[in-house]
Amino acid sequence: MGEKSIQKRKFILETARKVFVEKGFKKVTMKDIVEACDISRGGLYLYFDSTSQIFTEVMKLESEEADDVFSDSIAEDATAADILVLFLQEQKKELLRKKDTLTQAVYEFYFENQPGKKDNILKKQFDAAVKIIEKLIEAGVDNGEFYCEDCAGTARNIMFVVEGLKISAQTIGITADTVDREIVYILKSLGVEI
Amino acid sequence: MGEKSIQKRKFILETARKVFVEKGFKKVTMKDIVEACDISRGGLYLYFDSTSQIFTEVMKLESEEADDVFSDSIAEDATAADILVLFLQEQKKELLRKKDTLTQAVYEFYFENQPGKKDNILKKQFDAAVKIIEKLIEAGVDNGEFYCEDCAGTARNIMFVVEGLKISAQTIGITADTVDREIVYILKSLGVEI
Amino acid sequence: MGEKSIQKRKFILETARKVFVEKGFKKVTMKDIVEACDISRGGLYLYFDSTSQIFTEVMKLESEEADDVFSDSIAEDATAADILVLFLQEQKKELLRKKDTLTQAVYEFYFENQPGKKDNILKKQFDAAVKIIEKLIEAGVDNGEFYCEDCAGTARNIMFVVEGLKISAQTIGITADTVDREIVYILKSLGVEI
Amino acid sequence: MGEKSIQKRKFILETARKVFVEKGFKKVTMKDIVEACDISRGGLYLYFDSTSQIFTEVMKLESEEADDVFSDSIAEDATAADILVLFLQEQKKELLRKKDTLTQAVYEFYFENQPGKKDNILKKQFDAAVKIIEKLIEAGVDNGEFYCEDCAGTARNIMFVVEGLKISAQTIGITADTVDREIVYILKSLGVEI
DNA sequence: CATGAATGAGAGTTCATTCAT
DNA sequence: GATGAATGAACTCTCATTCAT
Repeated sequence: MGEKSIQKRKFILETARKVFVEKGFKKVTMKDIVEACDISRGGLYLYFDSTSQIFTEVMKLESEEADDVFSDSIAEDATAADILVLFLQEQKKELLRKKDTLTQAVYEFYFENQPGKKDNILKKQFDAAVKIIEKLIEAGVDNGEFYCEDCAGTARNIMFVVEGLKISAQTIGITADTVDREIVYILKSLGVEI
Repeated sequence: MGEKSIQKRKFILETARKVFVEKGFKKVTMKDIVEACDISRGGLYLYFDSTSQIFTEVMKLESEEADDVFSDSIAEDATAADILVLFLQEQKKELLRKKDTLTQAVYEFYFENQPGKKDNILKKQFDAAVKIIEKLIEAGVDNGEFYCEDCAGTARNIMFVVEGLKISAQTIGITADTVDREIVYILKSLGVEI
Repeated sequence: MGEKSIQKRKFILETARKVFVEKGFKKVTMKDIVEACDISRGGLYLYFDSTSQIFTEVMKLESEEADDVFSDSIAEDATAADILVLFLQEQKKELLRKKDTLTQAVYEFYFENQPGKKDNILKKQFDAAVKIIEKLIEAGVDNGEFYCEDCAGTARNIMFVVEGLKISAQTIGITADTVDREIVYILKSLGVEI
Repeated sequence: MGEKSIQKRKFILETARKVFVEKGFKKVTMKDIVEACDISRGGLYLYFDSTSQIFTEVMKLESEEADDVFSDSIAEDATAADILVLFLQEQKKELLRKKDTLTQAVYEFYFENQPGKKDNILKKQFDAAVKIIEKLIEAGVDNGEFYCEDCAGTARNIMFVVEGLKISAQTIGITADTVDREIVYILKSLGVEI
């Protein structure tokens, strides 16, 4: 596969991403992607075999980029609390955008695709996030910002709240206020007064 | 609509429920339901117009019955903590069953159907659950079982954790242990030592 | 399936037969049959799942009818030689028609479908024909019409010649003369002078 | 066309042959051949326009080589009967191999390609074989090995039996025994006792 | 009320064939 | 000569939905 093909491959994934953002996962057909990319039916099949394959690749790209974005926005002299708040604000922004996210598509995808936990990207991301938050809290506890008996437990709990907020945003709908209240609740439980 | 019709309607809904449990929402076709009910294609259309309509009705039935079940299992002399634990255990049982629940179908349904928050059953259920838990916590605080500064906030937080666990069960998969740890975490935050 | 359905089923098979006669087996698509029958795409699928299934059923019908036709044309006072000649003439007629026969389609079908010899209709027909010819020859030997040392062997040999003529008609092309010469050759080998 | 081109042409034909042996004629696509040869799609079109053309050339090669093989295996002092048996054994070997032969592909090809009998290779081969067998029988008659009234007729008959066995091998399936019985039958009819 | 045959739009997929490089 | 990306037609199969009975 030449350089050009790689470009086109990437173009397809980026275009497909928009389609998934707009329609979720299940409703998207190969035809939808073909039309969005303005290529021929057969052309798409040269690169990908199914919407599942395309979606998996889109997710890979997504997670690579996501890491970068987050690391980039951490200031040099940020405190643990700063970083935690930044992380939660990031989540908030994403879940409130709602109609500009892959979230729904990701959920739909995993509803029907749960290949043994081994290559479940979502699980990896979740576990990785828990680990990062745990480290963060530990650091915060060390320098007296946070108070916390069970850092691992708290980290996990925070992530389940985040997940709860995310799915709620997609189903029952939530407001910025609701998210803020949860953020405050979390910080308070860490002994941070605002 | 005669008595017989009402019976048939109910029969269809109960049978359709099984189909939704098994296949989620989106994948279910009118044909699936027709076949599961062993009625004629046209026959189904006499009662319902679409899978969405059927699913909405199934959810209504579901929520009515759910309330009953929960109230029934509360002992006369139960303490607030008992009831809260009972509620959480109930949730745990449901989310671990996973392949015997409407959960996934419900999520899928709301992914594409969010009629103004007015008649969003899911939201009503969520809000109702928050209210109940709030009352429960208040009662517990009153009789010294719980310690809690912001009962409403805690109730909301608990429900978001529950939602987080539910969606995680459907996507990344979780174990009984994970749920137990969250339950313990919640109780601890209410000052209950186990 | 009601009476009407049975009629339609039969209608489809008869129409499909014409298509197979014209195009062989492999080249025929469900679409071809749909168009020949002037029914809808989905309509055909109500009755049959694939061209293979349709073809199998066409062959069944065919073999039922074939038996009848042959028995009908045997005169009361026919001699063994008469009947043998009649049989061979029947084959000749069929193989010379060529473009009005299922022969080619049958061959194509068996090229890719050889389910264990159990339900190989073609084999059954072949074996049955051998048996009949054997009986015929034995009868002829008994009444002095034929001379033959190994009736079973001769019967088998005749059928292989018939098969050879049939496939040759489809591939290299043969004339009436060629067939006649073979018929004479067969009769001579049975001691019949013409 | 340079030397290199000629080599490549030959390479394609030899590779394509394997594909035809494996899949017959109709099922083979240009894509199949491209992949088997591991050349580019466009590349194949530089040499050949269609599977039909390729197949025709494959058959030409085949028939040239076949002649050589047969002549080579005839011993210096072989009798007419020896040679005839050798020929029939050769046919037997080929038709029992079945899944290692072009037979099926050849039949399929002629089912849809019968360019005026002029350049029908199959017919030429058939006629040539008849001639050879005829000469052979005549030779055998001359030196007293065979008894035969109509050498040409017998030769033709033998070839039709061979054709019958070949097509039967592809459709109803036959055993080595069946072929042996036919060989014995043929020899007996020539007055050869075994 | 109930049936189930019938329709036709639309999704997935594969290939022969072309053409810019 | 050779490549392989690209196209678009053609085929299979499935359903929501209608309608005569």
